[in-house]
Amino acid sequence: MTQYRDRAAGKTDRRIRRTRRLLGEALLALVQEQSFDSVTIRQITDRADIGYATFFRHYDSKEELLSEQLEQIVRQLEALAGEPGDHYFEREGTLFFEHVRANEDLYRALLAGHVDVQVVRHMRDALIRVIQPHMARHEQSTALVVPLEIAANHVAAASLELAAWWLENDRPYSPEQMGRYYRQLIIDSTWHAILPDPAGDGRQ
Amino acid sequence: MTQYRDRAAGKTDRRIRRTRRLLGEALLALVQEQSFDSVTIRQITDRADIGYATFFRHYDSKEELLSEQLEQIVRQLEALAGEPGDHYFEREGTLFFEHVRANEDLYRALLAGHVDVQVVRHMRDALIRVIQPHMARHEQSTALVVPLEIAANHVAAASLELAAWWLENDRPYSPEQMGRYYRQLIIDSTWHAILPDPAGDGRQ
DNA sequence: CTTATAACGCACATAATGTATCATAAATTG
DNA sequence: CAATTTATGATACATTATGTGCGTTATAAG
Repeated sequence: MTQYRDRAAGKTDRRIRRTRRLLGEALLALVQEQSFDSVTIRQITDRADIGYATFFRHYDSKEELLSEQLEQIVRQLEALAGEPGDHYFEREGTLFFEHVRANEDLYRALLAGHVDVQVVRHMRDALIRVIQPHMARHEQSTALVVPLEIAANHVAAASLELAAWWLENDRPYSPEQMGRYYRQLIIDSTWHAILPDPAGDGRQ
Repeated sequence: MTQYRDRAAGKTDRRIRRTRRLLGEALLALVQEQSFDSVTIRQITDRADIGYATFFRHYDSKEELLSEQLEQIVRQLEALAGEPGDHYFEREGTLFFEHVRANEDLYRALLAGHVDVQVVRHMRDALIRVIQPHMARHEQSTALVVPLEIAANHVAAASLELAAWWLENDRPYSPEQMGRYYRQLIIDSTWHAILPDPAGDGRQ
C-alpha cells in the first residue's frame, strides 16, 4: 500500500513524522543487537510501539526503511566533500574514516550484516553522485585514460569496501592511518590512472 | 538437517551426486529468468525434479547452494592465476574479463541480482586467497607501505566491483579494454601503493 | 541377491508478509 | 474552540515460504 509516501515526504502531519522517526530509531536499535535480515517488521513495530499494519502505510520493506536512514549519511558526506572547487581529494581521508566511526552503527548495518546487495548498491550510487562532480573538474582538461564513469564507480565502491574491512576487523588502525591508506590505495592511485602521463611525475 | 554433507562431499553415492548436480543446474537456470532472492526452494526442486524435502538433506539454504556453484569459479580463477612464480599481475586483465564473460550467468547471479552480501563476501574471501600469495612474493623484500591484508582485500573487492559494473552496464567495453582499465585502476595502482618508492624503476 | 540408504510424497507445524476493516485518537483547518 | 480530516490501533484473515517427520519406494553398493 504505502499511502503516505508522496505527501511531501511526510513533512505535513506531525503523526507521520513521529511514526517514521520511531520506526527508524527502532530499526537502528535492533540492528545493534542482531543482523539486519533477522530483524522482522513485527520486531520493528513492537520496539517502536507502532501498530504492525502501520508499517506498511509508510514502507514496503525494511530495506526501504534502512535506505531512508542511510540518506542522513549521504547528507553528511555531501557536507564533508564540500564544493567541487574545494580540494576534496586532498581533504578526504582521515575525515572519511572519522565519519565512518561516528556512524558506525549505520555502517555496520549496511556493510557487516546480512543485507541485500541492492541496498549497498543504492548507497554506493549515492556516494558516486557525491564524488563524481569532484572528479569531473578535470575532465575537460584532457582526454581521460579511464572513463570517468568507471573511475567514479571504482572510488565509491572501494571506499565502502575499505570501510567495511575496517569495521569487520574491529578498527585495527586509527582513522588517520586509514586515511593515509585510503589516499594511497584509492585516491592517489585513481588520480594517476585517470590522467594521462603528466610528464615528469615519473609514475605512469 | 543436512545429513549427507560430510560424506566426502557427496562423492560416494551416485544418487547424492546426481541430486546435487540437478539442484545446482536448476538454480542456475532459474537465476537467468528472475532475481536470486525471488527464487524459492520449491521452484528449485520443481525445476530439478527433486523432492522438496530432499533439498534440506543437502543444503540449509539456497545461499549455500549458490556458494557451492561459485566454487567452480574459484577453481577457474586459481588456474588463471597460475603459480606465484608466474607473473600473475602481468597476465591478468584481459583474461579475467574473458573469464567473467564466460561465466556471466553465475556472476550475474552473484553481483547483479538481489543476494545477501555475505555470499558476495564469501566469494571475495575466496578471491583473496587466490590473489594474496601472488602479492606476498614481494613482502619480504621491503616493508610495505600499505599492509598486505588491506591491499589484497582491496584488489579482490575492486575486481568484483569492476566486474559488477561491467555486467550491470551490459558490457559496454571489450574484455581487452576492460583488462587495460583493470590494470591501470587496480593492479598497477595497488602495486605502486604497496611498495615504497623504488627509485628509478619508474613502475614497480 | 541382499542390504543399506537416498529419495519421494504427504502431512503438518511455524513464522513472516501483506491486506481489509472499523473504531479511536490526534492533527489540521477555519 | 469546534468541525473535519486523517493517521493510527487492533483485530482478523489470507497467503506464502521455510523446515520437519515419517512411512513407502526406488536405487546404488557389495
